[in-house]
Amino acid sequence: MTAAARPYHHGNLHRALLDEALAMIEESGPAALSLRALARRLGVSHAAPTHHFADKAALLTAIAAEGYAQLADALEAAAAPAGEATASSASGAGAFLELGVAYVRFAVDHPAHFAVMSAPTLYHPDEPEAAAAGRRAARLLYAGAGRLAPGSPRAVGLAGWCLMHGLATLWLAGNLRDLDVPPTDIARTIGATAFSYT
Amino acid sequence: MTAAARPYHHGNLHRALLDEALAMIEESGPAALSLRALARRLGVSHAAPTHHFADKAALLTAIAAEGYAQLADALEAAAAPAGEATASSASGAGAFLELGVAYVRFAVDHPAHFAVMSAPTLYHPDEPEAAAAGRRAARLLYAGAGRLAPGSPRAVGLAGWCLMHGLATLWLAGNLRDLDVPPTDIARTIGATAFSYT
DNA sequence: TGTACATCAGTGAACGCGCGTTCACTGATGTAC
DNA sequence: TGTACATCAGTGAACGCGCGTTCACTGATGTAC
Repeated sequence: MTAAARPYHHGNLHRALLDEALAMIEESGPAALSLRALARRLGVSHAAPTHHFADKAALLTAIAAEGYAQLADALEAAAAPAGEATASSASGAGAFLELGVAYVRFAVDHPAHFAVMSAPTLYHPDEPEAAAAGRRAARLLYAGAGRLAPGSPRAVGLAGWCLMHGLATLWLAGNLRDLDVPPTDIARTIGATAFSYT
Repeated sequence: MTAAARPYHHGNLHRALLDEALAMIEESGPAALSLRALARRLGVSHAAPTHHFADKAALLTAIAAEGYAQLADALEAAAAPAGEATASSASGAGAFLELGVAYVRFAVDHPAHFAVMSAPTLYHPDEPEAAAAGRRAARLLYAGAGRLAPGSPRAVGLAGWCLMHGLATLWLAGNLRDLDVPPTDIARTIGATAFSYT
């Protein structure tokens, strides 16, 4: 328990930089992130991060790529739940609603990832890995819309995206705090309200 | 045309500060706004703005208040058009859709106001004037929802708000650029798609 | 098993910059008499 | 109509701070032989 001499090498600075950056973004948003403050919080010299990320945009790009991958995973899991046979949400409408709920849950549970993903001017959205993960998430969304409304998957997919993105954004900005209802419950309510053609 | 000696007093620095700040926010977002850069762009000493706004939060609060007032005006105009008798949108659904279209049009036409309004951590949302304007806008929105669905004005109002807020946010972030359709047209499409119970 | 050496990860000092804030000041305006 | 004076709006120098970037360096690791 005595303060052991801090080892020269950090061990896993790459991952630590990402995690601490996420914590800082959660506190003050992606625009306010400073690499020097990040290094300070990790107890590392301020020049150390450049060995892992060339600059702030590179770090945020890694976070965005990770976020899109996690979002796509979450949508995938919502679209094809493990106990599929027992699930009552086999209908197109029910499945599409679950996609929306998963989207909102991801945003609320990973606000820093979501904030970075929503600010494409701060990173490099065309970086291959980030772009591919984003496309995968979009594909899952529109596939769900296609199962609900085979005739107009694009309009329905876009409407669903806007609806849930708006909810997530308003919630995270604190605009819905006085509702005192968990955001995933709100997602079910407004999802059922808007897409009530059974 | 010869450079006249610049007068000591600016004339209307208060308004000029707001307008130039809006232009800068449109370029780089509210978080990146610097009072020194603002003064520089107006050709005024960097200490001059403090005579009009105590600090950055005060300036952004004024912008948010102005934005909410303009949004409320736009919603009011959409709810009660001048040539009411001739308008075909007398039905509750049509009128509610027009509210949504007005919301999106405001966001697209006043991106800087909208960006500030959406970032309540950067200003003082409880400042009386800003808060009152915000309440007026909310009242107009829920009144429109009540005319469409008297039984569930809150759920319908919230769903409409999320839908149009999501569209505006995604559009402004550049996520819908490849659609190549004016955002107000998208608003009509997804509004009709989501709220298709005639 | 042992040694030499290349490579990688992190240090700490230095740089120039833009920021917000403070302060004593000065020029312009408007009002009281 | 004219003067005195309070008030307001803007100046410019100074401060201390945190930032990103660069650089020569050093400690640790892993691999070739």
